[in-house]
This record gives sequence, C-alpha cells and structure tokens, in this order.
Amino acid sequence: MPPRRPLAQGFYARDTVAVARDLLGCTLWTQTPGGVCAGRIVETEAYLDHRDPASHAARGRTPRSAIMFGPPGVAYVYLIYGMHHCLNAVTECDGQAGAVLIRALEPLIGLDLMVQRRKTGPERSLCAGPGRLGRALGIDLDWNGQPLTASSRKSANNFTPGRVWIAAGPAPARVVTGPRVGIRRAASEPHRFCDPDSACLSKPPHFGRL
DNA sequence: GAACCGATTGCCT
DNA sequence: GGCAATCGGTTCG
Repeated sequence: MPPRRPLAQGFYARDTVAVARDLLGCTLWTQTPGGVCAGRIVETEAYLDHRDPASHAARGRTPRSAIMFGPPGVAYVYLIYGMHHCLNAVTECDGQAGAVLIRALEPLIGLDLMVQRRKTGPERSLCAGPGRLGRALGIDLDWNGQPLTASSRKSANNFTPGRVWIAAGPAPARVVTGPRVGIRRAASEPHRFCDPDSACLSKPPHFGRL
C-alpha cells in the first residue's frame, strides 16, 4: 500500500522543471463516489511561463491560463481536442506561472474502476497518456482548481465531484529526459521526464539520461 | 460572433 | 502510417 498523505504546498512552490522531475515515483490518488484510484507517476512534462512558447501561459494571463499564475499545489485541468481531460499540477510561487503535466501512471489501486471508465482491459496502456489517465481516474473540467494539498474548508464547501492529491514516493532508479510530446515550439527543450524502466509510458524514451 | 487550432486517442488501411 | 472525432480557448474582424 503506497503512502496516502498529500505532498505539502512547499513541494510545488519550486522550479517547475525540478517539480516535474521529482514527481516521478510519487503516487497520484483520486477519490470519487465510484471509489478510490491510485497510480505511480512515471512520466511528466514541465510547462513554464512566457519564456516557454509551448506553455498555455506563453501569451500571459488569459481566462484559461490564469490558474497557472496562482498559488501552487492546485490542479489545472483542461480539455484537449474536444474530448480528453489533461491533469496538471500548478507550480512556482503565487504570481509566477508554471505547471507540470502528468502524462502516464502505473496503475496501483482501483484497477476495476479504471477499466470500467476506460472501457478497455487492464493492459499497460490503461493510464499511458494524459488523456487516458484522465479518463481512467474520472477527471473532468470540474476538477480544475482543486487543491492537491491537504483539503481546506473552502474547497470542502465548493467541490463535490471528487478529490485528487499526490503522495510522496521513492524516486525511480533511472530518470530520462527529452523533448515534450506533441510540441512543435521549443522542441529542443528537454522538459519531458520519465522512468525508462516503466512499461506504462505513453511513448518510449530515447533521449539523455539524467 | 466566426474561424482556427490543439500538451490526444482509437480505429482504419 | 493516416485520419476523424469534437469543443473550449484564443484571435481576428
């Protein structure tokens, strides 16, 4: 049984690239009326501020990206291609934009529920990809802004669909970094991090070791 | 308001 | 390997 205690806000109030790397090996949890699910984070990507043309914060604060400028340790969820919900963790101090996209998990707990939501078998691809893990964990746009840290009174009053948090875990034996997936701008930046020994990656890594 | 685009996936050939 | 599905965000007129 992996640890369940949520990482503190201080973990997220750091350099986005460092948070992306350090999230590998941690455990992502979701709790909904349907049950609890958890998985080991094996792939992440860092998205920075206006200096990063691939980031949603590249053109400054907009209604969608505003949350990336806000306090760290909250969920940033957006809809991509009109059908997939992607989960990010907001990073950096309040006022500084940054987020880490969670791209793949090794399923640990709640496999039945994940399979049910994904309408597929319990194969390695169950949570291998941001859209796939979003579907498997039951994440949708209502989760946007939900704190990933210990629940506050405010969130308890405002939020009903479910709850999401990340617990610490041992770092992988190896970490590989490379270009982000599906990104054309700033393609040279090695802002993707993954555990090359995991069988649950969205795409195989073939870039530098860290 | 209209047009275009996208941090994806699954199904088709 | 190609491509459709599908819709909120962003930009432009």
